Amino acid sequence: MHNCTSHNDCITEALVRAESICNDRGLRFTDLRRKVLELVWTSHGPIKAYDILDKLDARIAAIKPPTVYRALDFLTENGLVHKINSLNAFVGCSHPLKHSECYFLICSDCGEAKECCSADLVEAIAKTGRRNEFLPEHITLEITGECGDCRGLH
Amino acid sequence: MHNCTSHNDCITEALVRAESICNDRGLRFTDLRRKVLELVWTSHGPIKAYDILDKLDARIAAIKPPTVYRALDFLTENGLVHKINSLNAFVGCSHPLKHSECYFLICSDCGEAKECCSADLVEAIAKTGRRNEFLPEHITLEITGECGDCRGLH
DNA sequence: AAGATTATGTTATAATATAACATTACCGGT
DNA sequence: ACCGGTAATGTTATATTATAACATAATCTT
Ligand SMILES: [Zn+2]
Ligand SMILES: [Zn+2]
Ligand SMILES: [Zn+2]
Ligand SMILES: [Zn+2]
Repeated sequence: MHNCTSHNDCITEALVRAESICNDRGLRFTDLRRKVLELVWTSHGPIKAYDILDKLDARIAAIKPPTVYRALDFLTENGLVHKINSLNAFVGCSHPLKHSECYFLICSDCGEAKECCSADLVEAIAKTGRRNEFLPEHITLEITGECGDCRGLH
Repeated sequence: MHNCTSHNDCITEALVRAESICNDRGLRFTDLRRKVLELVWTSHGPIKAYDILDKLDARIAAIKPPTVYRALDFLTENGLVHKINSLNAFVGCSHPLKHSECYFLICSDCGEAKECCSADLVEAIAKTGRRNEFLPEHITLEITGECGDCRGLH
């Protein structure tokens, strides 16, 4: 489903990156936030808040929903995690720095949610905004369908 | 918030259109489905499932959630209603026939959800799909921000 | 150290959605 | 009109997702 060469490295890198971003911005990358982000990346695909809760519970015990949601809010607000509304799930942002707007290609077969950016899309959306005198603040673009792997293209 | 000249006409037209579409396709436009669609259009903006439930309750009594959700499923599957995932709300489709894909400009101020279509956007999304060997089936595009009216442009 | 601020813990509950099974309405063929 | 199949709705219960409200603890500022 995901084709990173070493998934452990992939998680570690995400955590290091997140820590450095938080430091740069004067944000507190607490233990809890780190653990939640780690779980999001460990899943390496959309993960649900209550699944994070269960996994945290196994490690810490007696974690309650608000704790998880608050950590997810923090991570989402700071661009380290995205919420996928059509799945009620969360996924780590693969490029939290050069981050204009992110889109997702979500395979209904294997569940992969591939994050992508496209200048064309950004421009088309901006144009739609201008044409409608609308000032965009946040964009949710989730494209479900079937990925190449699942259609046997390789 | 909405600028139709006569909101009653607007509702009536939507219902007539829906009935005719259902007839053409051999679908049953039952009383319940009609009432739910009517409530969706009466709100003329995103409305929540449980608000529909409350309003139906006042008219029929003892309506339960599955009843509403089933009607909404029917309407959504047949393109008469769209679900706006980022709001957990439903809105009537303004052009259920010439219906390729619909996008929403959602004003965080006044709550209006303006449906729009854009060839550029469709093409940009198709291109993103091709580039990623991804076969799109359903697109969720919800742009939140501020509409012209709320920014005092008129 | 005192006071302000931010983060987390805790309890309870709100809001959204579906599973599973019973009943009713509708449709087509006889 | 009757039968039998299918589709729609009713009903009960429960699952899933998310937040309000208030208490405590950790951290930062002065
Ligand atoms: Zn991203
Ligand atoms: Zn796939
Ligand atoms: Zn539409
Ligand atoms: Zn507005």
